Amino acid sequence: MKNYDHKKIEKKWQIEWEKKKIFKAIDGSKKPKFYSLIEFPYPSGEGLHVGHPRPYTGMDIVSRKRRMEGYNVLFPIGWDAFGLPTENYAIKTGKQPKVIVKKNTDNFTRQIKSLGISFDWSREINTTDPNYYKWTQWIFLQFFKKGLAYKTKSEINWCPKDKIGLANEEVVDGKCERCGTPVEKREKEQWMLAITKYADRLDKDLDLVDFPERVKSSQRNWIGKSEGSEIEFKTNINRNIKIFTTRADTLFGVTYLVLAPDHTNIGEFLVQSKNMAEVSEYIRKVKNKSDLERVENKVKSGVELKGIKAINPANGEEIPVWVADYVLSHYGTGAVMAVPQHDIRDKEFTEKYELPIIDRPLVNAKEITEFVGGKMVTKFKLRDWVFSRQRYWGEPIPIVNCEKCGMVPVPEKSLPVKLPEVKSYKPTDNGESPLALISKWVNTKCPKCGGKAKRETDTMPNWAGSSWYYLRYADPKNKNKFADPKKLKYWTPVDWYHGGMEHVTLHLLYSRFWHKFLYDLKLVPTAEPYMKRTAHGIILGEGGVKMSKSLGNVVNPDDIVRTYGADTLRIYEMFIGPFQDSAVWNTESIIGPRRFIEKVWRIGENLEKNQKKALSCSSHSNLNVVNETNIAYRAESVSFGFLKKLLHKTIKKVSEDIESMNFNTAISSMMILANEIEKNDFQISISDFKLFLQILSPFAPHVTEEIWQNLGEKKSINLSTWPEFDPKLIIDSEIKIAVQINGKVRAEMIISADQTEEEIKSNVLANDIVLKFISGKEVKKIIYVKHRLVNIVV
RNA sequence: GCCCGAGUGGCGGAACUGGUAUACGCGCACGACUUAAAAUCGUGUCUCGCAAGGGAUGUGGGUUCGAUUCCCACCUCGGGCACCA
Repeated sequence: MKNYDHKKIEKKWQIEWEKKKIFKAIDGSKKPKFYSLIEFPYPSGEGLHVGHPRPYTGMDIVSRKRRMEGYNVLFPIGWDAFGLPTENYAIKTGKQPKVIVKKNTDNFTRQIKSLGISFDWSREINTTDPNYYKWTQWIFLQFFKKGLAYKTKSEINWCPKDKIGLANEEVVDGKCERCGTPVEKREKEQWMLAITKYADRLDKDLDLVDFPERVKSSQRNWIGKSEGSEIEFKTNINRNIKIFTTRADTLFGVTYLVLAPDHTNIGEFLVQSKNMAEVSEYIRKVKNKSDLERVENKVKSGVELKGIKAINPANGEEIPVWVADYVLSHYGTGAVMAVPQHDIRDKEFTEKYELPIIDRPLVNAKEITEFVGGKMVTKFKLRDWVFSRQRYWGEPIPIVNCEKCGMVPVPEKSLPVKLPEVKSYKPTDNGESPLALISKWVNTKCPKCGGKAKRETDTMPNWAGSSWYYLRYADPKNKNKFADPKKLKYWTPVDWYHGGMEHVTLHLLYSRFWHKFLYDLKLVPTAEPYMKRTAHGIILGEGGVKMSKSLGNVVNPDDIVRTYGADTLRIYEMFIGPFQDSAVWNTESIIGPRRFIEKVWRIGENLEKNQKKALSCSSHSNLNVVNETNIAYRAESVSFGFLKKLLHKTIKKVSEDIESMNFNTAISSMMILANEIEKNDFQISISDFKLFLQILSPFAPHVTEEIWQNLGEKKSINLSTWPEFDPKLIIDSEIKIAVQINGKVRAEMIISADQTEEEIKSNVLANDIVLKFISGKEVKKIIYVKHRLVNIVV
């Protein structure tokens, strides 16, 4: 008798599957395709964390099931390897980023392979590979050619510690998302991507896809669509003020107007005001405020532009004009009408400066807008995407600055613009990329006129490479195109994209934006990249706190795989709680899934033993004959019929639960089945047990493959067909129902499925316990819920 | 402040569309096997009560024959957004 040796078994099948290319996605196969995708990891130096296997195993279960259902499955993996941690490590150690990346991806590869995830490794990609980022640069140039990538001098969020410009999305509470340093403002020439041009479609097309509501709402929230009116107010200085409001219906209640301190026309109002010195001092003070100060201190401040009056177009009343920093210049028109009666911000401001409040009737917003000559407009909170970083470890922006020709795109044949090797990766204090110091690389010829020119030294943000990687998987080695249109047509869109909640606003929005842009260029076949998106919660350390190096509570999956095996780890991570919620790691509980696997192993051993016994007693050597003999013999046993029924119910439950990602309840139902098989003295046929192995195989692929082949199968369990339940077997002929009196359970009864309601009711009324409870009382009503319960109301 | 999500044994959690709350797993206790231990198997494990029976799904109310599930108010925790007019 062999013991369950997870180390031997897991290694053996991982090698075997790889050798036989079981998980290879076949281009243009006649089978229906299924593209399942997980967010590709950032290969950090710390290696895999127990949080990684959860999404991978979840999608692996779906992918393995799809293969067994007859789909040609694309389930790829790659590395999102540009980024700050690697660069910072390079600065510290002086090692080349690409060397660090190689080491980290090798480690990640070893770790992921030890988990038995059915990735198609032949399609592995890496965003830092010049053959990959050539196409990231190429797509950037398409944006540039369409005028959607542009350079502008703008105030950017500057992290003084990381020495890097941040996108708005990377600033959290006025601090750098990565290091927590308060963000400063700096004026800098920046590359921008015009995502706002796609705002409306990014919002509207969410209707086309199957994303969870919480994902859709956070995207919608971020895009921030709102409909309102633009209305012009005349002033006494012959210069109108255009405001944006969603509450034109309150126009009669306006008591003053407010301009943002950095309003485009602020200068004209300033010079004509009677308190110019006071106003310019206020504006200067506000400009120096950091984002953090703005966010932390929400007490409103402002100053009146004395001598300037605006006219309310609705009633001709004269109202004052203020400058206040509670109004944002970048949203709407940078000016608002204040209605303290209906807006808490205006109310707070009014109270602070003791301004009047007037009470006026509301009117129809659309009618009043038309009446005063305004127009209905749609505005978005979404702002254009700051696309430059002053860093080394990113894709160089493929632009050459020529004195004569201006900004010239690098011709396609000269792509990729490769990162040069440098001595120091340290960013400079003046806000320039370290690339700017490499004059040999910077100084070049203009591709247009051949004259002296300089390369753009900014690099792209981390989000660039991950905005289109799912397309490259369709054709990862293509040298002439980012992917062959035929292959894109076959594989895309992604059928099911699974990832973390932390990426549902930024990454998901950015990649949808790139995809839509490529769709407009007719380079991809669908308007949306991902048909279905799901998200999981994170794994927390013991005690419900975040796992971190500083707390010393990080669990390394290598240790778990070594001690308990990959199958146990997989089942544990799927069993730990609802997949979409966060879960608390508890090493003590891992033993449960391990025991379950050992139990399945024991069942396999017992059946194998019986098979051999039968074989030696029998003159037949054909296994199938032996199985049939077993069935004939066992058919007489009551347990045998019971287990067969339970098996089919379990097949149904597991099949459904995988689709809804209720992996924990799927495992629970398989545990129940295994418990019952053992309790009922293994009264299950080998062919039925094999069905059980099949539905368990996506969860625990190694041990099930081993038992499967020990029981005489020659082909991989991965190549078998997903079992279907027999509808006849999931119906019970006898059902236990509850008997309630006034809603309280008093007894149980066994009924047969074909009994009529009348029969059941009269049986219930004859029941001893029931008689005891209803004696001397009047039966008012009897409620029967089919195959559930009878409730007697007295 | 606003918008989501959640609150069930010692712990992780289950419960279909309003229909037997606490499945499954961990832990714990006892028993079997063993020279012994581990492993495994069996039994028990919400709570009060000797029992009959009563009480429990964050709190208080409501609808209903019947509520973890629906409605109202409140409390707590987690996540997102945060001066967007």
